[in-house]
Amino acid sequence: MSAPPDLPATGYAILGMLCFERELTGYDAKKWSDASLGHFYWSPATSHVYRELARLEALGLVAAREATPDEPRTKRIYRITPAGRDAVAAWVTRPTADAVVLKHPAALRVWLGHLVAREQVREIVERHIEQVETRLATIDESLEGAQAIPTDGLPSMELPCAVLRWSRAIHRADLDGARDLLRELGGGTGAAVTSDPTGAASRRRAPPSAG
Amino acid sequence: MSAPPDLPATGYAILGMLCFERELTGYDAKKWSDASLGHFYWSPATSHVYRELARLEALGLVAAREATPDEPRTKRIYRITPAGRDAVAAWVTRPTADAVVLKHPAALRVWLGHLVAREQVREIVERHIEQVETRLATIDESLEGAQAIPTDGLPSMELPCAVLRWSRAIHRADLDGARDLLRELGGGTGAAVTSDPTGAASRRRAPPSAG
DNA sequence: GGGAGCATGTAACGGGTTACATGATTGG
DNA sequence: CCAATCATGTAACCCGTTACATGCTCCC
Repeated sequence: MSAPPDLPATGYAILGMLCFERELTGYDAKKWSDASLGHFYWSPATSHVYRELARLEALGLVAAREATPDEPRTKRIYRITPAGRDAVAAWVTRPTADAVVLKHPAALRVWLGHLVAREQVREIVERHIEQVETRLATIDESLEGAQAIPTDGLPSMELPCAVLRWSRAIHRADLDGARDLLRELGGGTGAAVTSDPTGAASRRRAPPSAG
Repeated sequence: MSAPPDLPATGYAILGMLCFERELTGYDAKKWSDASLGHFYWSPATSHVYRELARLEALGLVAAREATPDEPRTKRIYRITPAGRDAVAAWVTRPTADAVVLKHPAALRVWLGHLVAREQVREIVERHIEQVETRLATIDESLEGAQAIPTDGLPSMELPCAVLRWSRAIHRADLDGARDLLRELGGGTGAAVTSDPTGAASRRRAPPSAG
Protein backbone atom coordinates (compact mmCIF):
# COMPACT_ATOMS: atom_id res chain seq x y z
CA MET A 1 0.00 0.00 0.00
CA SER A 2 1.54 3.29 -1.08
CA ALA A 3 1.49 6.42 1.02
CA PRO A 4 -1.67 8.43 0.45
CA PRO A 5 -1.36 11.93 -1.04
CA ASP A 6 -0.80 14.58 1.58
CA LEU A 7 -4.18 16.26 1.46
CA PRO A 8 -5.86 18.14 4.29
CA ALA A 9 -8.31 16.03 6.24
CA THR A 10 -11.18 17.92 4.65
CA GLY A 11 -10.10 16.53 1.29
CA TYR A 12 -10.28 13.00 2.61
CA ALA A 13 -13.59 13.72 4.25
CA ILE A 14 -15.05 14.72 0.89
CA LEU A 15 -13.40 11.80 -0.81
CA GLY A 16 -14.86 9.64 1.92
CA MET A 17 -18.38 10.79 1.19
CA LEU A 18 -17.89 9.61 -2.36
CA CYS A 19 -17.17 6.14 -1.02
CA PHE A 20 -20.74 5.91 0.21
CA GLU A 21 -22.53 7.27 -2.82
CA ARG A 22 -22.04 6.41 -6.45
CA GLU A 23 -22.14 10.06 -7.47
CA LEU A 24 -22.28 13.42 -5.76
CA THR A 25 -22.32 17.06 -6.76
CA GLY A 26 -20.59 19.73 -4.73
CA TYR A 27 -23.93 20.84 -3.45
CA ASP A 28 -24.79 17.33 -2.33
CA ALA A 29 -21.51 17.06 -0.49
CA LYS A 30 -22.14 20.33 1.31
CA LYS A 31 -25.61 19.25 2.37
CA TRP A 32 -24.32 15.97 3.63
CA SER A 33 -21.52 17.50 5.62
CA ASP A 34 -23.96 19.91 7.23
CA ALA A 35 -26.23 17.08 8.20
CA SER A 36 -23.73 14.53 9.37
CA LEU A 37 -20.00 15.05 8.99
CA GLY A 38 -20.21 18.42 10.72
CA HIS A 39 -21.32 16.79 13.95
CA PHE A 40 -18.06 14.97 14.47
CA TYR A 41 -15.54 16.62 12.23
CA TRP A 42 -16.17 19.67 10.13
CA SER A 43 -18.53 21.21 7.64
CA PRO A 44 -16.52 23.13 5.07
CA ALA A 45 -17.91 26.18 3.30
CA THR A 46 -19.64 25.52 0.01
CA SER A 47 -16.91 27.20 -1.98
CA HIS A 48 -14.35 25.10 -0.19
CA VAL A 49 -16.12 21.93 -1.22
CA TYR A 50 -15.98 22.94 -4.87
CA ARG A 51 -12.33 23.83 -4.70
CA GLU A 52 -11.49 20.59 -2.96
CA LEU A 53 -13.38 18.57 -5.56
CA ALA A 54 -11.44 20.33 -8.31
CA ARG A 55 -8.18 19.42 -6.64
CA LEU A 56 -9.21 15.82 -6.13
CA GLU A 57 -10.08 15.66 -9.80
CA ALA A 58 -6.70 17.10 -10.78
CA LEU A 59 -5.10 14.35 -8.71
CA GLY A 60 -7.16 11.68 -10.42
CA LEU A 61 -8.86 10.67 -7.19
CA VAL A 62 -12.30 11.58 -8.48
CA ALA A 63 -13.74 11.77 -11.97
CA ALA A 64 -16.35 14.26 -13.10
CA ARG A 65 -18.97 14.16 -15.77
CA GLU A 66 -21.19 16.93 -17.04
CA ALA A 67 -24.87 16.53 -16.50
CA THR A 68 -26.42 14.41 -19.23
CA PRO A 69 -29.39 15.71 -21.23
CA ASP A 70 -31.88 14.12 -18.86
CA GLU A 71 -30.24 15.95 -15.96
CA PRO A 72 -31.97 19.31 -15.98
CA ARG A 73 -29.01 21.65 -16.01
CA THR A 74 -25.30 22.08 -16.31
CA LYS A 75 -23.40 20.82 -13.34
CA ARG A 76 -20.48 18.58 -12.54
CA ILE A 77 -21.19 15.22 -11.02
CA TYR A 78 -18.33 13.48 -9.29
CA ARG A 79 -17.55 9.87 -8.65
CA ILE A 80 -14.58 8.31 -6.91
CA THR A 81 -11.91 6.52 -8.91
CA PRO A 82 -10.14 3.31 -7.88
CA ALA A 83 -7.08 5.42 -7.09
CA GLY A 84 -9.25 7.60 -4.89
CA ARG A 85 -10.62 4.61 -3.04
CA ASP A 86 -7.11 3.32 -2.43
CA ALA A 87 -5.99 6.71 -1.20
CA VAL A 88 -8.80 6.93 1.35
CA ALA A 89 -8.18 3.42 2.60
CA ALA A 90 -4.48 4.16 3.03
CA TRP A 91 -5.23 7.42 4.81
CA VAL A 92 -7.67 5.78 7.21
CA THR A 93 -5.06 3.40 8.51
CA ARG A 94 -2.22 5.88 8.56
CA PRO A 95 -1.48 6.52 12.21
CA THR A 96 -1.93 10.09 13.33
CA ALA A 97 -1.29 12.06 16.47
CA ASP A 98 -4.02 14.61 15.82
CA ALA A 99 -6.00 15.24 18.94
CA VAL A 100 -9.67 16.07 19.19
CA VAL A 101 -10.36 19.78 18.91
CA LEU A 102 -13.31 21.04 20.88
CA LYS A 103 -13.97 24.60 19.80
CA HIS A 104 -16.60 25.71 22.25
CA PRO A 105 -17.50 29.40 21.95
CA ALA A 106 -19.88 29.34 24.90
CA ALA A 107 -17.28 27.81 27.19
CA LEU A 108 -14.77 30.43 26.12
CA ARG A 109 -17.17 33.20 27.06
CA VAL A 110 -18.09 31.62 30.37
CA TRP A 111 -14.38 31.27 31.09
CA LEU A 112 -14.23 35.06 31.01
CA GLY A 113 -17.49 35.45 32.87
CA HIS A 114 -15.93 37.20 35.85
CA LEU A 115 -15.86 40.33 33.70
CA VAL A 116 -19.62 40.57 33.42
CA ALA A 117 -22.66 40.21 35.61
CA ARG A 118 -23.54 36.75 36.77
CA GLU A 119 -26.88 37.00 35.05
CA GLN A 120 -25.18 37.47 31.70
CA VAL A 121 -23.18 34.32 32.21
CA ARG A 122 -26.43 32.49 32.80
CA GLU A 123 -27.75 33.86 29.53
CA ILE A 124 -24.77 32.58 27.61
CA VAL A 125 -25.28 29.11 29.02
CA GLU A 126 -29.01 29.20 28.40
CA ARG A 127 -28.55 30.18 24.77
CA HIS A 128 -26.00 27.44 24.39
CA ILE A 129 -28.39 24.86 25.82
CA GLU A 130 -30.97 25.75 23.22
CA GLN A 131 -28.40 25.45 20.46
CA VAL A 132 -27.30 22.02 21.57
CA GLU A 133 -30.84 20.78 21.90
CA THR A 134 -31.48 21.75 18.30
CA ARG A 135 -28.29 20.10 17.24
CA LEU A 136 -29.13 16.87 19.00
CA ALA A 137 -32.40 16.78 17.12
CA THR A 138 -30.48 17.20 13.87
CA ILE A 139 -28.18 14.34 14.78
CA ASP A 140 -31.16 12.12 15.50
CA GLU A 141 -32.58 12.98 12.11
CA SER A 142 -29.33 12.12 10.38
CA LEU A 143 -29.20 8.88 12.27
CA GLU A 144 -32.67 7.93 11.18
CA GLY A 145 -31.88 8.88 7.64
CA ALA A 146 -28.68 6.88 7.59
CA GLN A 147 -30.35 3.82 8.98
CA ALA A 148 -33.05 4.05 6.37
CA ILE A 149 -30.64 4.11 3.43
CA PRO A 150 -30.76 0.92 1.41
CA THR A 151 -27.33 -0.55 0.97
CA ASP A 152 -27.77 -2.56 -2.19
CA GLY A 153 -24.24 -2.78 -3.46
CA LEU A 154 -23.19 0.23 -1.40
CA PRO A 155 -21.30 0.14 1.89
CA SER A 156 -23.17 -0.64 5.07
CA MET A 157 -24.13 2.35 7.18
CA GLU A 158 -23.13 0.53 10.35
CA LEU A 159 -20.02 2.56 11.09
CA PRO A 160 -21.40 5.97 10.08
CA CYS A 161 -24.30 5.30 12.40
CA ALA A 162 -21.99 4.24 15.20
CA VAL A 163 -19.98 7.43 14.76
CA LEU A 164 -23.12 9.54 14.82
CA ARG A 165 -24.19 7.89 18.08
CA TRP A 166 -20.71 8.52 19.44
CA SER A 167 -20.88 12.20 18.59
CA ARG A 168 -24.40 12.39 19.95
CA ALA A 169 -23.15 11.10 23.27
CA ILE A 170 -20.47 13.79 23.29
CA HIS A 171 -22.93 16.58 22.54
CA ARG A 172 -25.26 15.19 25.20
CA ALA A 173 -22.45 15.45 27.70
CA ASP A 174 -22.02 19.04 26.61
CA LEU A 175 -25.71 19.63 27.26
CA ASP A 176 -25.61 17.93 30.66
CA GLY A 177 -22.55 19.93 31.62
CA ALA A 178 -24.26 23.15 30.63
CA ARG A 179 -27.25 22.30 32.78
CA ASP A 180 -25.02 21.47 35.72
CA LEU A 181 -23.23 24.76 35.29
CA LEU A 182 -26.48 26.66 35.18
CA ARG A 183 -27.43 25.06 38.48
CA GLU A 184 -24.05 26.00 39.97
CA LEU A 185 -24.47 29.56 38.83
CA GLY A 186 -27.60 29.73 40.93
CA GLY A 187 -30.24 32.38 40.81
CA GLY A 188 -28.13 35.25 42.11
CA THR A 189 -27.26 38.20 39.94
CA GLY A 190 -24.09 39.16 41.73
CA ALA A 191 -22.16 41.88 40.01
CA ALA A 192 -18.73 41.23 38.66
CA VAL A 193 -15.47 42.87 39.49
CA THR A 194 -14.43 44.36 36.20
CA SER A 195 -11.13 45.84 37.14
CA ASP A 196 -8.39 45.88 39.66
CA PRO A 197 -9.30 49.11 41.38
CA THR A 198 -6.04 49.80 43.11
CA GLY A 199 -3.67 48.34 40.58
CA ALA A 200 -1.74 47.16 43.60
CA ALA A 201 -2.73 43.55 43.37
CA SER A 202 -0.03 41.17 44.32
CA ARG A 203 1.59 38.86 41.85
CA ARG A 204 0.35 35.50 40.84
CA ARG A 205 2.86 33.22 39.26
CA ALA A 206 2.79 30.47 36.67
CA PRO A 207 -0.32 29.42 34.82
CA PRO A 208 -1.56 25.98 35.79
CA SER A 209 1.16 23.49 35.14
CA ALA A 210 0.44 21.45 38.24
CA GLY A 211 0.60 24.30 40.62
CA MET B 1 -20.82 49.92 26.19
CA SER B 2 -19.35 50.28 22.71
CA ALA B 3 -19.05 47.47 20.23
CA PRO B 4 -15.86 45.47 20.73
CA PRO B 5 -13.28 45.45 17.92
CA ASP B 6 -13.90 42.73 15.38
CA LEU B 7 -11.07 40.40 16.28
CA PRO B 8 -10.99 36.65 15.77
CA ALA B 9 -11.98 34.70 18.84
CA THR B 10 -8.35 33.68 19.31
CA GLY B 11 -7.51 37.32 19.87
CA TYR B 12 -10.08 37.60 22.61
CA ALA B 13 -8.90 34.33 24.10
CA ILE B 14 -5.40 35.75 24.46
CA LEU B 15 -6.74 39.02 25.73
CA GLY B 16 -8.81 37.00 28.16
CA MET B 17 -5.76 35.29 29.58
CA LEU B 18 -4.36 38.71 30.37
CA CYS B 19 -7.43 39.38 32.48
CA PHE B 20 -6.34 36.67 34.88
CA GLU B 21 -2.67 37.50 35.11
CA ARG B 22 -1.06 40.84 35.69
CA GLU B 23 1.56 40.18 33.05
CA LEU B 24 2.26 37.54 30.45
CA THR B 25 4.82 36.89 27.77
CA GLY B 26 3.94 35.21 24.50
CA TYR B 27 5.57 32.07 25.72
CA ASP B 28 3.50 32.09 28.90
CA ALA B 29 0.33 32.51 26.89
CA LYS B 30 1.22 29.56 24.69
CA LYS B 31 1.92 27.34 27.68
CA TRP B 32 -1.31 28.33 29.31
CA SER B 33 -3.38 27.70 26.23
CA ASP B 34 -1.81 24.27 25.84
CA ALA B 35 -2.60 23.42 29.42
CA SER B 36 -6.08 24.82 29.71
CA LEU B 37 -7.67 26.85 26.91
CA GLY B 38 -6.93 24.12 24.40
CA HIS B 39 -9.25 21.70 26.17
CA PHE B 40 -12.34 23.72 25.45
CA TYR B 41 -11.46 26.12 22.68
CA TRP B 42 -8.17 26.19 20.87
CA SER B 43 -4.45 26.29 21.35
CA PRO B 44 -2.93 28.56 18.72
CA ALA B 45 0.56 28.03 17.38
CA THR B 46 3.33 29.88 19.19
CA SER B 47 3.95 32.19 16.29
CA HIS B 48 0.27 32.96 16.14
CA VAL B 49 0.28 34.04 19.76
CA TYR B 50 3.09 36.51 19.11
CA ARG B 51 1.40 37.93 16.07
CA GLU B 52 -1.89 38.30 17.91
CA LEU B 53 -0.19 40.07 20.80
CA ALA B 54 1.41 42.50 18.37
CA ARG B 55 -1.98 43.28 16.88
CA LEU B 56 -3.57 43.74 20.29
CA GLU B 57 -0.79 46.14 21.17
CA ALA B 58 -1.32 48.10 17.96
CA LEU B 59 -4.98 48.42 18.92
CA GLY B 60 -4.09 49.65 22.37
CA LEU B 61 -5.75 46.69 24.06
CA VAL B 62 -2.51 45.53 25.64
CA ALA B 63 0.66 47.36 26.60
CA ALA B 64 4.14 45.90 26.45
CA ARG B 65 7.29 46.59 28.37
CA GLU B 66 10.78 45.32 27.75
CA ALA B 67 12.28 43.12 30.38
CA THR B 68 13.78 45.14 33.19
CA PRO B 69 17.39 44.58 34.29
CA ASP B 70 16.38 42.12 36.95
CA GLU B 71 14.57 40.08 34.32
CA PRO B 72 17.27 37.84 32.89
CA ARG B 73 16.93 38.55 29.21
CA THR B 74 15.31 40.58 26.49
CA LYS B 75 11.67 39.85 26.02
CA ARG B 76 8.36 41.62 25.78
CA ILE B 77 6.01 41.40 28.70
CA TYR B 78 2.39 42.26 28.10
CA ARG B 79 -0.33 43.55 30.32
CA ILE B 80 -3.92 44.38 29.51
CA THR B 81 -5.06 47.99 29.29
CA PRO B 82 -8.38 49.34 30.56
CA ALA B 83 -9.52 49.53 26.93
CA GLY B 84 -8.58 45.89 26.52
CA ARG B 85 -10.55 44.91 29.57
CA ASP B 86 -13.59 46.78 28.29
CA ALA B 87 -13.25 45.12 24.91
CA VAL B 88 -13.22 41.64 26.39
CA ALA B 89 -16.19 42.36 28.60
CA ALA B 90 -18.15 43.68 25.64
CA TRP B 91 -17.20 40.68 23.53
CA VAL B 92 -18.23 38.21 26.19
CA THR B 93 -21.77 39.48 26.25
CA ARG B 94 -22.11 39.97 22.51
CA PRO B 95 -24.56 37.32 21.36
CA THR B 96 -23.17 34.87 18.85
CA ALA B 97 -24.52 32.07 16.75
CA ASP B 98 -21.26 30.15 16.59
CA ALA B 99 -21.83 26.50 17.22
CA VAL B 100 -19.51 24.07 18.93
CA VAL B 101 -17.03 22.50 16.55
CA LEU B 102 -15.99 18.98 17.39
CA LYS B 103 -13.07 18.09 15.16
CA HIS B 104 -12.58 14.42 15.88
CA PRO B 105 -9.96 12.76 13.68
CA ALA B 106 -10.55 9.30 15.10
CA ALA B 107 -14.28 9.49 14.45
CA LEU B 108 -13.62 10.61 10.89
CA ARG B 109 -11.44 7.58 10.29
CA VAL B 110 -13.89 5.18 11.89
CA TRP B 111 -16.60 6.70 9.73
CA LEU B 112 -14.66 5.38 6.74
CA GLY B 113 -13.83 2.11 8.44
CA HIS B 114 -15.71 -0.04 5.95
CA LEU B 115 -12.74 0.43 3.63
CA VAL B 116 -10.32 -1.38 5.90
CA ALA B 117 -10.22 -4.51 8.01
CA ARG B 118 -12.27 -4.52 11.16
CA GLU B 119 -9.15 -5.04 13.22
CA GLN B 120 -7.72 -1.78 11.94
CA VAL B 121 -10.81 0.08 13.02
CA ARG B 122 -10.32 -1.35 16.48
CA GLU B 123 -6.76 -0.07 16.48
CA ILE B 124 -7.87 3.44 15.63
CA VAL B 125 -10.30 3.43 18.52
CA GLU B 126 -7.75 1.96 20.90
CA ARG B 127 -5.17 4.57 20.04
CA HIS B 128 -7.78 7.24 20.52
CA ILE B 129 -8.71 5.90 23.94
CA GLU B 130 -5.13 6.21 25.07
CA GLN B 131 -4.94 9.76 23.79
CA VAL B 132 -8.07 10.80 25.63
CA GLU B 133 -6.94 9.19 28.85
CA THR B 134 -3.75 11.23 28.71
CA ARG B 135 -5.72 14.33 27.97
CA LEU B 136 -8.07 13.79 30.90
CA ALA B 137 -5.06 13.55 33.17
CA THR B 138 -3.82 16.86 31.80
CA ILE B 139 -7.18 18.47 32.44
CA ASP B 140 -7.12 17.22 36.03
CA GLU B 141 -3.69 18.73 36.48
CA SER B 142 -4.86 22.06 35.14
CA LEU B 143 -7.82 21.95 37.46
CA GLU B 144 -5.65 21.34 40.47
CA GLY B 145 -3.31 24.07 39.39
CA ALA B 146 -6.12 26.55 38.88
CA GLN B 147 -7.66 25.77 42.23
CA ALA B 148 -4.34 26.21 43.97
CA ILE B 149 -3.79 29.70 42.61
CA PRO B 150 -4.19 32.39 45.22
CA THR B 151 -6.61 35.08 44.14
CA ASP B 152 -5.53 38.00 46.19
CA GLY B 153 -6.72 40.92 44.16
CA LEU B 154 -6.97 38.86 40.99
CA PRO B 155 -10.15 37.36 39.58
CA SER B 156 -11.56 34.25 41.18
CA MET B 157 -10.79 30.99 39.41
CA GLU B 158 -14.34 29.78 39.96
CA LEU B 159 -15.49 30.06 36.35
CA PRO B 160 -12.30 28.80 34.72
CA CYS B 161 -12.52 25.76 36.97
CA ALA B 162 -16.16 25.26 36.13
CA VAL B 163 -15.35 25.40 32.43
CA LEU B 164 -12.53 22.90 32.85
CA ARG B 165 -14.89 20.52 34.60
CA TRP B 166 -17.39 21.05 31.81
CA SER B 167 -14.85 20.19 29.15
CA ARG B 168 -13.65 17.26 31.21
CA ALA B 169 -17.17 15.87 31.18
CA ILE B 170 -17.27 16.21 27.41
CA HIS B 171 -13.97 14.44 26.90
CA ARG B 172 -15.09 11.73 29.33
CA ALA B 173 -18.14 11.18 27.18
CA ASP B 174 -15.82 10.85 24.22
CA LEU B 175 -13.87 8.21 26.11
CA ASP B 176 -16.99 6.33 27.16
CA GLY B 177 -18.28 6.43 23.61
CA ALA B 178 -15.01 5.05 22.33
CA ARG B 179 -15.16 2.18 24.78
CA ASP B 180 -18.74 1.41 23.83
CA LEU B 181 -17.75 1.42 20.20
CA LEU B 182 -14.87 -0.92 20.86
CA ARG B 183 -17.28 -3.31 22.52
CA GLU B 184 -19.67 -3.05 19.58
CA LEU B 185 -16.86 -3.78 17.18
CA GLY B 186 -16.46 -7.06 18.98
CA GLY B 187 -13.43 -9.23 19.44
CA GLY B 188 -13.59 -10.84 16.03
CA THR B 189 -11.97 -9.49 12.92
CA GLY B 190 -14.80 -10.49 10.68
CA ALA B 191 -18.54 -10.07 10.88
CA ALA B 192 -20.30 -6.78 11.15
CA VAL B 193 -22.27 -6.01 14.26
CA THR B 194 -25.90 -5.78 13.34
CA SER B 195 -27.46 -5.60 16.77
CA ASP B 196 -26.87 -3.51 19.83
CA PRO B 197 -25.26 -6.04 22.15
CA THR B 198 -24.29 -3.79 25.01
CA GLY B 199 -27.27 -1.60 25.29
CA ALA B 200 -24.91 1.30 25.38
CA ALA B 201 -26.40 2.60 22.20
CA SER B 202 -29.92 1.61 23.10
CA ARG B 203 -31.04 5.20 22.97
CA ARG B 204 -31.04 4.73 19.24
CA ARG B 205 -34.43 5.36 17.83
CA ALA B 206 -36.51 3.17 15.65
CA PRO B 207 -35.57 3.51 12.00
CA PRO B 208 -38.39 5.22 10.14
CA SER B 209 -37.88 6.90 6.81
CA ALA B 210 -36.50 10.36 6.91
CA GLY B 211 -34.51 12.49 4.58
C1' DG C 1 -42.74 36.96 -16.43
C1' DG C 2 -40.64 38.16 -12.41
C1' DG C 3 -39.14 37.24 -7.80
C1' DA C 4 -37.52 33.74 -4.46
C1' DG C 5 -34.51 30.56 -3.69
C1' DC C 6 -31.78 26.57 -5.63
C1' DA C 7 -27.35 25.45 -7.43
C1' DT C 8 -22.62 26.33 -9.05
C1' DG C 9 -19.08 28.39 -8.93
C1' DT C 10 -14.85 32.58 -8.68
C1' DA C 11 -11.93 35.98 -6.32
C1' DA C 12 -9.89 37.97 -2.66
C1' DC C 13 -8.99 38.01 2.03
C1' DG C 14 -7.29 36.56 6.51
C1' DG C 15 -6.52 33.18 10.07
C1' DG C 16 -3.45 29.79 11.40
C1' DT C 17 0.33 26.88 10.29
C1' DT C 18 5.03 25.09 9.39
C1' DA C 19 9.69 26.13 8.69
C1' DC C 20 13.24 28.81 9.85
C1' DA C 21 16.53 32.01 12.49
C1' DT C 22 18.56 33.49 16.69
C1' DG C 23 19.98 34.47 21.41
C1' DA C 24 20.04 32.91 26.41
C1' DT C 25 20.22 29.43 29.86
C1' DT C 26 21.25 25.11 31.82
C1' DG C 27 23.73 20.94 32.58
C1' DG C 28 26.75 16.90 31.34
C1' DC D 1 32.56 24.16 26.67
C1' DC D 2 29.49 22.23 23.88
C1' DA D 3 24.84 20.39 23.38
C1' DA D 4 20.24 20.61 24.48
C1' DT D 5 16.60 23.21 25.55
C1' DC D 6 14.20 27.46 26.64
C1' DA D 7 12.46 31.49 24.61
C1' DT D 8 11.30 34.90 20.99
C1' DG D 9 10.24 35.95 17.14
C1' DT D 10 9.86 36.33 11.26
C1' DA D 11 8.46 34.77 6.67
C1' DA D 12 6.06 32.18 3.60
C1' DC D 13 2.54 29.23 2.75
C1' DC D 14 -2.13 27.27 2.47
C1' DC D 15 -6.55 26.15 4.40
C1' DG D 16 -10.88 27.92 4.86
C1' DT D 17 -13.69 31.91 4.77
C1' DT D 18 -16.75 35.75 3.12
C1' DA D 19 -18.41 38.27 -0.63
C1' DC D 20 -19.76 38.24 -5.00
C1' DA D 21 -21.57 36.66 -9.74
C1' DT D 22 -24.55 33.93 -12.47
C1' DG D 23 -27.84 30.77 -14.44
C1' DC D 24 -31.71 27.70 -13.55
C1' DT D 25 -36.41 26.33 -11.64
C1' DC D 26 -40.46 26.82 -9.48
C1' DC D 27 -44.56 29.10 -8.61
C1' DC D 28 -47.58 33.11 -7.99
